[in-house]
This record gives sequence, structure tokens and C-alpha cells, in this order.
Amino acid sequence: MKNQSETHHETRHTASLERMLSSFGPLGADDIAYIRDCFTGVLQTHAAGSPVILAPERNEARLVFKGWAARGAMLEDGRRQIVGLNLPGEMIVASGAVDTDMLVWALTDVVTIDGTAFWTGMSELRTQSPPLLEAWRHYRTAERLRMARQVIRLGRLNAYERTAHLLLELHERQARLGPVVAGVLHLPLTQDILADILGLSAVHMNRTLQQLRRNALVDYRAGRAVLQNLTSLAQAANLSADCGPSL
Amino acid sequence: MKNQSETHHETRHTASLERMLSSFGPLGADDIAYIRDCFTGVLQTHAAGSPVILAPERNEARLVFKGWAARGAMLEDGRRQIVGLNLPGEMIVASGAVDTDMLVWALTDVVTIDGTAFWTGMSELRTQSPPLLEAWRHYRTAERLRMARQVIRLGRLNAYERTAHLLLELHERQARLGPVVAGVLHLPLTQDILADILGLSAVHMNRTLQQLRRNALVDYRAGRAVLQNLTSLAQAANLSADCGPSL
DNA sequence: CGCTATTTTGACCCCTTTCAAGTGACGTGG
DNA sequence: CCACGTCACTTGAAAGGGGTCAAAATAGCG
Repeated sequence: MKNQSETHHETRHTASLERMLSSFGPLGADDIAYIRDCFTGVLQTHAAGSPVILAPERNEARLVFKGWAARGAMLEDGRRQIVGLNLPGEMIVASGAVDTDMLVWALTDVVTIDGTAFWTGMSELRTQSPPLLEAWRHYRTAERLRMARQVIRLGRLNAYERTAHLLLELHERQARLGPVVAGVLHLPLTQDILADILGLSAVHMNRTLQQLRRNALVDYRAGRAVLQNLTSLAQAANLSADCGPSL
Repeated sequence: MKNQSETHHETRHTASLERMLSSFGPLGADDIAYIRDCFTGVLQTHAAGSPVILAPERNEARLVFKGWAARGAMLEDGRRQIVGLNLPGEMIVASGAVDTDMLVWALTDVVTIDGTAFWTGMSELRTQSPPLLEAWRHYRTAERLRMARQVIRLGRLNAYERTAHLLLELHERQARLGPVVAGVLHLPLTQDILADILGLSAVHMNRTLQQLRRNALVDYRAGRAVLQNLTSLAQAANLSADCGPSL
């Protein structure tokens, strides 16, 4: 449960963020430079399981540099629901994400860096670069759409469909954050956590993954999932136009 | 399935919007004036069941003036999930809400008015009024939080809890849009539609409502629901701090 | 006063959960 | 090097919440 701060000023902590934003709209060299200038703070380490605490009054935002974080809620009777994930290159905001009952915590060991400057810079249009703002806007829209998809998954898909649907989303999401081998998914989550994302019991999560494995759609194990057949997986996820080029 | 446009320039179509924004932060007379100036367009009527089509390329936004709209998706096998509702005084945006598979449609007869000017005005900071921007930001945050709550409802609450939870949310939401009698909820939705919001079958939705009625928590009928005991309803919804002052 | 849309009801089935026990894979300490 | 505890993953059996189907009862409405 360590939560210390380290003074790091390595090469670039923003590589994933840059790549992700670029995937939403081409950025210029000046945009990249601007982004890098925004993240000069101190890295902070959050041990797996520990909360990521943000200061709402400062409108604090943090960029995930390493590891996976989750935003969600825990009911007092032990039930837990993850609303959304934060992968490296993505940002965590205090407002809205965190509230009375909503909180953010580290799923794996996580390293973050302060991104308040960047966040407020974007929302207050401190940069004049239209491409950057455009990319940013698309990113925010994609986030919104992802949440909507999460609602549909939980509301109308069964366990099998949900799982396929989520894996496909994560696959396309990782492609935005950095180069990936098609079909190979870095997935450092226990089945327990996957269950909390998909609104299932851990036991049923396990059985569903086995079913996907048996059907030769997904090979999941030890922090890594291989989507062996993207098209039939998409079919299983009940995505008609859904998983198209845009996703 | 009429979808005609009418030329109306009545008193104020923005009353609910004004009230709602004010509930997030006090507005000045100039802010009210600004808002009114933004909505001088032609009213548009959407018959119940018909889609509300927005132009994403124009970044079109529309203010709901009358009636209830829904944002969601329909799977090709007939399953349908509503992601979120749009009550009078709230805005519908093209980006994010509408996509390949996501769409917006009228649940009741709906009247909307173009709000693109206001929307882009807010996101591009064309107004310099800090209070207005502050209220707007809070509104957007509340929207985000609402979606997160929808995820938690669908992921971890059972039918009974879900229903109680939703009714409480709508109750507090209507209070922001205009004066309401405590506990009385204008609810122009069929059980069919409620089921599509809560991820239930219509049959089970019906049984759940009966259960709430039997327990003297909710009296639901004909476009109107009376929440007879807010505290025990909140308890049923599994809201500890959740339904507190902020919601 | 019929016609259609919505609400109810009953019976049956199955997807998921729950409970409980068992198997591995590691990492630590003796 | 092996016993031991922990954590994640499996498996089995039983119960339950919610879905599905189909038909009846109401409620609206022109």
C-alpha cells in the first residue's frame, strides 16, 4: 500500500497520450511540444488496490503513465461495479468521476503524473491549435460513447456477449494508445476485476471465459488475451455496424 | 409520424434550461439574456416514437422544450436499451450521443429548438461570464455522473433497487427543471419504456412496480408517480450517501 | 362503443448467483 | 529444499431472479 512520490523526469511520459490523440486527428510538432510542456510534474505511484485521490476543488486531473486504474463504486454490502477503466495515456479527472459514492482506484500498480495544466488548458482553450482541440474533442466524445456502450452491455447483453464486446473494445482502445499485434491484448486484470466491470459474479466470469476459449474465440491467461477470431468475436458480441472502423 | 416545423416565437422556451442551470450555480440577468438570445430558432415537433435526427457535421445541438426523448441503441434482434433520457430543459447533442449504433428518439411527442449556438458558445467560451460557465460545467459533470449511476444500476442492482434508484434520480432531476411537489413525479413513460431504461423485460418491470406499490413506496399510474416515502425508497435503492444533498 | 395500446397474470424455463470445496501457482520462512 | 499461506482460478450442485410465451383484463381514444 505504498503511495510515495518519486522525482522522475525521464524521456516522455506522454507517449501514449500523444499517440492516442493523434489517432483522433493528426497533430503538429507544436502540439506535441505543447503536450510535453504540460506534463513536467512529479510522478506518483499508486499500489494496486489503493485509491487514486484527486482534489476536486483544484479540478485536479492526472495522466495515467503506467498501469490500469478503475472508476466505479462500492456498495456497502460488498458489491462493486466498475464504471470505466483508465489505461496508460488516458486521464483521470476529479469532477464527475469522483463524487460522493464514485471513486477511482488502481487495479495494478499505477504511476500517474499531474495533468491539471493540460486539462484546464484544453477546457479553457488556452491553446489556439485547432487540430489539437479537435483531437481532444474527439477523445472526449469517444469516452462518452464508451460509457454508453458500457450501459448497453450491462443492460441488454448476456455474459457471453458482454465479454466479447468488452474485449473488442479494449483491443481497439489499445491500438490507439500504442502499436499492438492484431488480436493480442495486454490484459492485466484478474477475472475478479473483469467480473466487476461486466456486472457478473467471478464464478460466472470464469465460466464465460472458458466458453470463449472452448469456442476458440479467445485465449485468455496471465495478463494476456489473444482474440483468435475478430470477426466471429464481433458477431458474438452482437455488433453489426458497431465494431466498424470508428468504434 | 409527423415531423413538421412550426414557426413559434412564444414567451420563453428556455425557462427550464434557465432554471436548471441556475440550480447548478446562480446566474446573472445578463446570463439569462444571453441564453434567451441563443434560442431564437424555429420549433420542431417530433412525434412519439420518431427519431430525433441531428447533423453531426454541424455539431448540431437541440434543446428539448417539451416532451421526453431517449438516447440509446436497438439491437437487430429487437432488444433495446436506453442509455439516457432527455427531459425538457436539457440538450441533445449530435457528437457522442449519436453514432453508428447510438440514436435519439422521442418517447412522447417532443418539441425541440435549435441550440447549436448555445452549445458551441459554451464549449468555445464565447461568453465571458464565469457564473454561466461554472453552471454549465456543473451541468455537464452531473450528466456524466448520471451515466455512471446508470452503469451501477444495471451492473449491480436488482430490479427492485434499480427502479427505486431511477425514480429518485428522476425526482431530483425534475426539481432542477422546475418547481415540483415533493414526491410527485411527472412520468410520461410506459412500463415498456421503463423496462428499456432499466434493462428489464416489460413483464418483470410490471411486477417490480407492483412490488413497490405493495410496499407503499411508490404509487405509479398514468404518467404520474408518487414517491410516498423518500427515505425508505432511498434505502431500497441502496443509496447510503448516494442520494444526499448533491445527487 | 368497438379498437388498439398498455398493464396484468400464470406457468415454465434458463441464465446467473451463491455456497463450498478443491486445484494450482507463487513467495516466504524454516 | 520443502512446508505453508496466499491469491487466483476451477468445479459442482442447488437455488433464485428474471426472461419468455401466451392469454386475459384494463384503459384510452376516436
